[in-house]
Amino acid sequence: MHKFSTLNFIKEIQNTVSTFLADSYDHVVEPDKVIVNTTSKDFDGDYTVVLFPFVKALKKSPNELGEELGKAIVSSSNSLCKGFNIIKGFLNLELSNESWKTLLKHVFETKDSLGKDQMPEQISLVEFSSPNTNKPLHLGHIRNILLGWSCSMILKEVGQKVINTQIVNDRGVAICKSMLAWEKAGANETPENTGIKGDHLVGKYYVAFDKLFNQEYKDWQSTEDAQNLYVEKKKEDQSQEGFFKGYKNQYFNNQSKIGSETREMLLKWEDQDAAVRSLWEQMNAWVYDGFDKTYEALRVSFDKIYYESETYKLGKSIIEQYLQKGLFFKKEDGSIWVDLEDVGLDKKLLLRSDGTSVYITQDIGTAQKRYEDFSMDKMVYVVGNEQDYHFQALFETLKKMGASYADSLYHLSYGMVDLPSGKMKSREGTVVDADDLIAEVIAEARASAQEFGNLESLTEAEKEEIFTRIGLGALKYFIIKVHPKKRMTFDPKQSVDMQGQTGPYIQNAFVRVQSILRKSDGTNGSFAAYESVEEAEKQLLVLIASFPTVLLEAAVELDPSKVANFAYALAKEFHRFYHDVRILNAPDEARNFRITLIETVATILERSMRLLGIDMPARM
RNA sequence: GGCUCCAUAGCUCAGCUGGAUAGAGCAACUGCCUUCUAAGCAGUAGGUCUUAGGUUCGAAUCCUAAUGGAGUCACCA
Repeated sequence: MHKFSTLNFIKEIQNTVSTFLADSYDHVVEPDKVIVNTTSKDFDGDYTVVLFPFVKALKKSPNELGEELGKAIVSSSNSLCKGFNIIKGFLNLELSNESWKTLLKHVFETKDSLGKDQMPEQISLVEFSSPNTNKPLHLGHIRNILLGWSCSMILKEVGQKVINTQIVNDRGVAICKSMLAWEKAGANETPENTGIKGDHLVGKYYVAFDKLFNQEYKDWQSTEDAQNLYVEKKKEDQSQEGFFKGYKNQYFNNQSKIGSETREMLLKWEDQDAAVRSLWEQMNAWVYDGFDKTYEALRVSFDKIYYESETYKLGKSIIEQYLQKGLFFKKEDGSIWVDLEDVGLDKKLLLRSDGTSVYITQDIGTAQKRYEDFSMDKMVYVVGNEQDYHFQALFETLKKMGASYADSLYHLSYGMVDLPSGKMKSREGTVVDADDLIAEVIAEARASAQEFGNLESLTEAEKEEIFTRIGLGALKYFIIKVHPKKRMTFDPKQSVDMQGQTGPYIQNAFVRVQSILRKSDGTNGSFAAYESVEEAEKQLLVLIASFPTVLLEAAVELDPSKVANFAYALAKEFHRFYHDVRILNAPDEARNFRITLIETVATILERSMRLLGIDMPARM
């Protein structure tokens, strides 16, 4: 017979059931196929075994089988399980007072390490943020950054060696647009002489370029050439507006004056033209300075940054190399392609006819470079779901190339962020700027904290730190609680909300514990004689015991929202407990039990939130 | 049009490796601060889990189809 040897009750119950069925009925069920849930609150008990799957196979009544299983579990549990009841095919098990005390002792002693190192120590690269250098970071980047950071933290927690990385798209048409507009209309503006943050200044010229081009395009539309083209090429009933909207790219590439100036600049850049390179370096430096400030404000950091300007050539040479091997093919115009039709995709362009590189070109180079640098076991790309197809094509191309790391690549595809008014559109100025947003949530936290007035005794710097933690806590939690794959609506009003299922609500649970601990004078003795563990205390222990499982699931699925929802559930249970149960002035045994319990709760909450990139304040 | 993803309360989201009467928060309404921080707690109200079939002892969960929405199918990223 199987005997309970750990405090992982679910696992022990599963093992006991599996062993019992094998011994008594010669019926083989894998332990992890035995369904054990926490008992629903409408019934008596703590854990529940679902009997239906066995009832059918063994042709026994649920009550009969439940009776046998219940007895087997009680007798093999080393007094941890004291009784059971059977209702409609569910076997509800009731744990003994002793088991809760043993469990508390165990989770308290291991509270700092509970759930850690459950995965093999492998090297994972997590790529996130990966901005273009032509404009500042916005709300979309924030979701990306928070997801990437949190996945990185979670993987580290379960024992992986993680390297935070990004690929900065620092070259190409986009940055040339900003550069060109700055040359034309910049009046030598710099971050220093304007006081504008570097990335915002460059973004300003990106917008300026767009205006210049739109003006040029609009002027051209009324020329005879344009009108003739419209009449000649329009689809049936197509309005002039609709036609010219669709023609925009073609105009930019083939007719636009400012468009050809942009391409000229790009070619000069590739030819190492000194003036272009120097302007490029200067404007990128402004941008990086701005990005660094945003990352700092968000409290995230990177271990290794790759730049497209440094990897695109490697990509080109790899493609040339595999072209020679006959894996890729060249069209008459000189462009190079890979045929992915055998894996259900299309033909994909790898290199333009003029020899310049596209997105996938440098991606191939970057992947190779990363493998040379880190020999990673796993590579996670945090990139929005509008690029699903691109990553399929990239991964399939690398597989065709026989890259040894091709199977370890994973695209963490997340949904777009919408505003209540709909999609964010840069053209309509509805993009939510990252820096503005961060400042706003902190200001909101400051305003509420001042209303509460609990921080009077602190210095200004201490207060500011707390406002920042609360504001960022609200923002980050709001975004990360949603499953990554789902498209989400970002309501600015709700994001600064601090009541209910929010970051500050969870922080507040932690703060309440700290407040009690400060008043407890550190006195905390034995609770060996505590005889009546309360329902709320059991619930907290059940949740704490489930933390390792939640953590592992979050790591395997790369889903931080699991941790976020767990933290909320634990905080909610704590708030209820705090309200219902006296702690400091309870009888000694109860007081000791409860202080030990809430200290464990606080640690697990703090660890959970840290995995989401959220810091706990000691007061609020 | 092909392919991919999504659809749960008025709103924002959990639950989805099938299990008991589908859960939270926000918004609305009602209570609870001389007692460890009320950024809290308790309660009322709110649902044909988009629809139609199917598999199953059992379906929000799995399968098929339809509907609605999004993305993608660039010598953009």
